[in-house]
Amino acid sequence: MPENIKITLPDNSVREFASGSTGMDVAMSISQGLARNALAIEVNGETWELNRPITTDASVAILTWRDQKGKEAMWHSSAHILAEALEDLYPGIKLGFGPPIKNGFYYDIDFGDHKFGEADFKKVEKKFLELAKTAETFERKDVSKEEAIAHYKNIGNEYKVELIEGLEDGDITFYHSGNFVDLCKGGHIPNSKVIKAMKIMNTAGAYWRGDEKNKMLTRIYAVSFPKKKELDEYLLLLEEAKKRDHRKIGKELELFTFSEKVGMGLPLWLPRGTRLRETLVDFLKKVQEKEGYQQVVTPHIGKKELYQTSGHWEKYGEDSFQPIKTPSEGEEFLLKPMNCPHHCEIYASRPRSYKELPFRVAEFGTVYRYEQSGELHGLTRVRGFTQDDAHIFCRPDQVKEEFIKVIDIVLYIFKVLKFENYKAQISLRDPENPGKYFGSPEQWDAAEKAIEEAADERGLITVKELGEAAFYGPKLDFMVSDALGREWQLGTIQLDYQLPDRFELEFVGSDNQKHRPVMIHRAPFGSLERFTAVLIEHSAGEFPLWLAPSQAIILPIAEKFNDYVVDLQDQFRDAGFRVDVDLRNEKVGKKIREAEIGKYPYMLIIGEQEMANGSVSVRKRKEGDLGAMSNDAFIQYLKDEISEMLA
RNA sequence: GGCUUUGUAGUUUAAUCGGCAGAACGACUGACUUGUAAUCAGUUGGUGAGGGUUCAAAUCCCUCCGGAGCCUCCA
Repeated sequence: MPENIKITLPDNSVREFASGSTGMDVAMSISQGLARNALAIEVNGETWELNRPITTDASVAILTWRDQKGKEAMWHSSAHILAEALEDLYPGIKLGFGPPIKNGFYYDIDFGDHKFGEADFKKVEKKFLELAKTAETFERKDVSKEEAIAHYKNIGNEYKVELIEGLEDGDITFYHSGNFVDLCKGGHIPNSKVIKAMKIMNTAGAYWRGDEKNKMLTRIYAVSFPKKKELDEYLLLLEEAKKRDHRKIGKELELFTFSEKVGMGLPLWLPRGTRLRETLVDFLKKVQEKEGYQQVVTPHIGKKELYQTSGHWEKYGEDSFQPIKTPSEGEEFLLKPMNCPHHCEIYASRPRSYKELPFRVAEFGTVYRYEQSGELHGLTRVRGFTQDDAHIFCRPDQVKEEFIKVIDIVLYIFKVLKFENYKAQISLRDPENPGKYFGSPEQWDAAEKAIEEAADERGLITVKELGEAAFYGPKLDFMVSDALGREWQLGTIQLDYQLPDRFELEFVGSDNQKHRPVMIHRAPFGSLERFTAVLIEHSAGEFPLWLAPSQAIILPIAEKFNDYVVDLQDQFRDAGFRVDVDLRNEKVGKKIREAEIGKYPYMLIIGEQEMANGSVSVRKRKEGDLGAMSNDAFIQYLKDEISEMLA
């Protein structure tokens, strides 16, 4: 007599089922429609096939194409079919990993001597769809470790053997679909025929198990969909996203450029980009002044000994730009890869009293880091960049309060710029690799706890990532995605008990004894380069009025108004606005078109009338003609709009 | 750094099998003197660099220098 099991649904209602009931049974009991659309079932957080018997009480959720996990079930199954197609077309290949990802799936393959490239895509896609159409089901089968290893030794796949060796006996399952067998822990759709469209997106080299020392396999990235139309829509979406690429817009709007002669990863900020950047700098400086920061300036190089003291030389010396030498004395200097050691020496320049802490030193500090050539990426990953850096030296009892104040600055910036989808990440040490870090476990515990408390206090929803800490301390990082969904770390707040030690920093306490300060490293933008890149992708180059490199452009309708228009430009400049003029001998329609493409927030059309009454005909970006207003009224209009944005 | 892929004028791009590098926009010159998303005409300018194969190379091969995607890395 089978016992009944209690199944908890997502709305927290509980239903009883006979033990051994399946996901399909659960779906059917809810509705026919749901059963028809069901792809898989989530059982206690794991994705299961709909035909897998459930024998214990469980919390479940039926997964459809509308759930990310439902998509992943389909993509996971698609990875199997892709592998089957590949084995069919290229006998003798060896399979590695083949998981679903955020947007599709991939399979890592050792193709032996065959060079798998774009020429192969069509053939594989065709085979894939043929196989999918045959309505393959995914059958789960328990295998012993011994059997599993024997199977893969037999077909000569050392990768899977290696994977299985790391698994527990009794915990190993194979999935059969059609003529294909794969080591797999499951999470499949019931039937391959629901997959109606598949496209191979690209290939890439990927080290086996992500280790640089291992062999490089060919990773095939692909997506699949239940409808052909959805694939088309997805491809369209990707194309739209590519239009927001900061590298494209940066070129179009003449914000920045790179030069092969100057060197890769070394951005050159053009005049318009520089205006944007300096506006950001001024904005943050104002915020920081209010918060009690003091600006400093330090040189771009420092003696090698400085970095030996800080520990950076030991950690990164080999993989950084190598020291430059003085010609006569042979002294060695490093291009500064960070500003903290310089700021430590500013702190140490005279004795400090507890009364002057927190001491907050800020610098828009340009640093140079050797990044592997393959890592460089537009403005988001470069070899020379400017951090909106500051270091807060404070008493241990001030840490939490100071940390929270920095969080508030980051959140204010995100609010003003409408970065709503950021992720707050607490970056902790890697417990399996303690040798990577300086300092005692006790200090690390304290630091990690302080960050968690500060984040809690501000109600931040955080994710914790092990192994992402800096070598000197844990961090709170703010991640924002670019147009294509790649996450970039922008703001960072880091807690550090190590550098004050290494630089022997001190303050005199109220007890007249010497104490060691704590250091907070923080950069709300992260770097101006990366921040600008993400800002461009978020705004598609349509910067808010206060930030726009040029806030308005004046368009005379004929050359005879040019002199007047230049005077008018001066008037607006005197009022504090960045205003361009278009004095070309072109029709106003063309000037408007190009100003729209140039993403000017406002266009001011000037002709006989406007010159006569001291007015401007205002046209707003993307909205069109706003009608005429007096010059003064327009200035006030701009001021009002800006103060509303920064409120 | 690695794998794959890619490099045509300032920009976007065309060139069937290896067979005269062609256009648009821009820039320059001139005409027109303009009222809310492209006025007309002319001129200018190019195969990333170097080597090889070939009667002939943008096209095939090699080296180097860039770009893109991913892997690794990221103080």
